[in-house]
Amino acid sequence: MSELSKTYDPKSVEPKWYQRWIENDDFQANPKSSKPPFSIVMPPPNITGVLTLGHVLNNTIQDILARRARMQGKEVLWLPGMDHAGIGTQTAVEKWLRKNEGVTRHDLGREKFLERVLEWQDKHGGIIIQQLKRLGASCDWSRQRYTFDDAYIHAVQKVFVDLFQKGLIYRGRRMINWDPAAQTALSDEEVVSKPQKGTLYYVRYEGVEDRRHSLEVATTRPETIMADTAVAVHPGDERYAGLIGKHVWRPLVREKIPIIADEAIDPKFGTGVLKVTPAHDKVDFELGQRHHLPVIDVLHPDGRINCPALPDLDKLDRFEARKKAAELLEESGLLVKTEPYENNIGFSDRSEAAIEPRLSEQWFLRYPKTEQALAIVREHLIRFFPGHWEKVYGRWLENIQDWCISRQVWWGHRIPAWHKVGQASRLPITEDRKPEARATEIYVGIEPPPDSGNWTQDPDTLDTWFSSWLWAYETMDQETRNKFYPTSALVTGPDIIFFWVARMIIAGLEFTPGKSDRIEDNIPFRDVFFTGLIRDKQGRKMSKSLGNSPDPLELIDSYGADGVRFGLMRIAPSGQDIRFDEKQIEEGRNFATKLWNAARFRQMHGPSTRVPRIDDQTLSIYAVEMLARLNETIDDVEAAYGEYQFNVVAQRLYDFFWNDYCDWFVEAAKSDIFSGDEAKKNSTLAVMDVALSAVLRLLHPFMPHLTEELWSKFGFGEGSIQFEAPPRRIDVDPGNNQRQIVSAIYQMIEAGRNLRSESHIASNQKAKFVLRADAPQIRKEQETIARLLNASELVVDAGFTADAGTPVAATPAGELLLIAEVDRAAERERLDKEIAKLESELRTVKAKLENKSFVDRAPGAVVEEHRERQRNFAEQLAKLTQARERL
RNA sequence: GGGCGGUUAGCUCAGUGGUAGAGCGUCUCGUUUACACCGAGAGGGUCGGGGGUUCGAAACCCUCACCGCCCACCA
Repeated sequence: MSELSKTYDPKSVEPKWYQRWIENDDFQANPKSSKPPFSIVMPPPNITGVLTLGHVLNNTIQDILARRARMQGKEVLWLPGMDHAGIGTQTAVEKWLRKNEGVTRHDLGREKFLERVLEWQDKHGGIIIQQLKRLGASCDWSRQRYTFDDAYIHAVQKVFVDLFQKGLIYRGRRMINWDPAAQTALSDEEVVSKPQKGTLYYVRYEGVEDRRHSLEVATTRPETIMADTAVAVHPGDERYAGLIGKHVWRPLVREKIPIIADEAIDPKFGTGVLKVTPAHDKVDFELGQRHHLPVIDVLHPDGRINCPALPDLDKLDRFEARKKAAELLEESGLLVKTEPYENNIGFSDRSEAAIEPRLSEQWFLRYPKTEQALAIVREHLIRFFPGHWEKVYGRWLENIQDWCISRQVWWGHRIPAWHKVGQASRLPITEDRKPEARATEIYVGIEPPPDSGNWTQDPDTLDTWFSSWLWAYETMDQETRNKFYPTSALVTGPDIIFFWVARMIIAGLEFTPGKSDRIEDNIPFRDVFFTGLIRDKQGRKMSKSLGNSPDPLELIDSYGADGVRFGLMRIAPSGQDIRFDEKQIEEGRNFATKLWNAARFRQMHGPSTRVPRIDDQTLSIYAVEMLARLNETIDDVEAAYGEYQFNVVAQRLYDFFWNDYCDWFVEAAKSDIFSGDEAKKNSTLAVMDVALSAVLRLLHPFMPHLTEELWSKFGFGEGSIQFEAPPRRIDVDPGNNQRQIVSAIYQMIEAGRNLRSESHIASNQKAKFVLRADAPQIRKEQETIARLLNASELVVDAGFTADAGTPVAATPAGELLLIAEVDRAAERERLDKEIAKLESELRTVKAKLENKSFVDRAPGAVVEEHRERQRNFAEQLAKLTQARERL
């Protein structure tokens, strides 16, 4: 074994091992292997993405699962890749072009622009993959996939054609969510609603048939008045009963519009009169359909007003037009009043622009297999961790709407549909909306229609998620699928439960990529673990604009990848948001150093054994105790993995190693190591080897580089730690009696240290301690206890008489006295405090035992525990009181 | 409007029926031959409020408050 340097240096250790693992192809998955499979597909980060703490969290968890599975002897596939991210990438490249070259995509034209995107992608894209390697991610990089690989594009288009032929995809003119900034349609899931402070305008619409019967309408959108084609009231609203069927004059662009009645109107809102604007509101559109109202569109796709009849408003941005419209109404005396109003407005998830409901011809998917998708999660064929996400998933599927899958962006999978040139591809508004009505003019197929007529391809692209939903299997060839599909687990954020998780489940059920038709062979994954969201210390979301998002690479530079991984995992409660604090990462680094130094200590005292064994006969009681706690740790860790509680695993290992192993066992073991007794020393060193070997293996999934480094230095096992089996329980049985003795000794040591501190004896000053008890078990351990107390000597003497004023503490092993010059007044005060505390505890226990119900009803063991506690307290109290009296 | 989380020490969080915990921060002591990225000790909490169940509640039930998410076409 080569010598360990004084401090652990992640910068020299981590890259070295990562490179070696790659060179050895340690992460490569072999579909021909006879080992049981374990597989994960990485949620593909956007090609434009850079590593964030969210990625670190997510991928560390996947790496932990992958590495643990390798140790368990499984054939592991962790499949990495990237997402072309249609709107996101297009926006990023457009921004870049505008900034660097001052051109827009329209200046370049579609073809040129796409060339530029590809250029940009090769130059700036995929940084995140290199960054993931710094983290130690054990992905099979030879299988890296991209949603824009040729084969993948083909698969996406094939799925489109297939679903079209099944009648599940159709084209239709409907109200969709329009993003005026990105100028594309969006799915419902891509719209987030946020409360907005605005104004409610009360506008008068004058009566046509009778001037006196004018109506007041409350609206938040006066700029769309020109598109009103009716006003509506509730049929039961007595205020307006006589007016239904009559007409009012529409303001701004004056025209006669009918007063209609519809159940959808809430008489309690505003004045109970709704202006009906079928082109610019979803509810109004449906109302318009029911009442056969015309549709007038007064908005350009970019959100500017399109109304040449009203030059004051025409071409104005919709928000400016709103103010202007209010002014115009005011001038004409039709604005009755305004009041501040807050309502929910939909915003684009991507561009953050306010969404316009817009009537537009788009492609839609009627989701298949929704019932089945619901059932397999409800019946736990797919398990969610934490389980409460099942409800969120269920509610979405129960209220599922058709999916608008076409996008008017250029960067994306081109829709495999063809239009006959010369025929209008956009139909007039009044045309029947049923899809089959236009089946004749459109051809759907990956290749253009064979008749070589004037066909042009549909200009639209597909929603990015329409490609991601195939990720779980389109990334694998048939042989790989046979071995690794369905995947074992999916690790992702709950924010994409609808976007991705649910749709992948549906895709698996619909396209049955598995090796048989059985449902359990076709679901995309068995377990889904939802991570929390990382927030800053104040609980705010991490965001670029707030500047509160630390750069993970800087963290890795400062604390090492293993330190970052461990620190983050220790504070990541399952399923809850995580408050990030760099201090926690520092603790991870500190833990790595602690492990390093404990290993150094072991290494200083001689070579380790390849396969360490312990000798039952020579074990110290401290060793047995430590091994017993190691066994408990192994069990707890096993259980926590079963529930995906990574923070519990990390915390358990941290506690065991730092407290049980380092603070207690190693300190106690120094007696044996420095005793000069070779047999004792070797026995203790063997115990250390057993424990360290186990700890390294337990920690390896969390801290792969450091554990590999130490494993190789110690020479445990044949080769890499990566393929070593996790430790099993060690065969020791301390028995209750021995554990009690160790516990008594440890408590006695704590009491002694406390005495020393309270009596102001410096920690480096040797002091004499006396245990006033007849305790042969303790007498045997005198030397070790003295070491842990930093005592000049420890005397065990039941008949010891001390001077009045000698500091004394009651311990389970007996009275412990500190022999030193002391301040009697201070000692009196200390004893009074301790006595008061004991008395109060005794009172509590006594009261409980005097409660007949407790004694009768509580479990026997609990009652017995209380009795023993009472005896102990009483005994200790008597001794302390005696000592106090002597003072 | 509906649903789901959360509220425990100054901070970040464990703790699902039996003496309230950890780390960090604070204060005191310490460089005692693994580790100052360390060791030892101390202080610090009416477990968000109020009811209830129970011999016993931080935990189970009800209710309220506050914080955070998600869903929903009230203009």
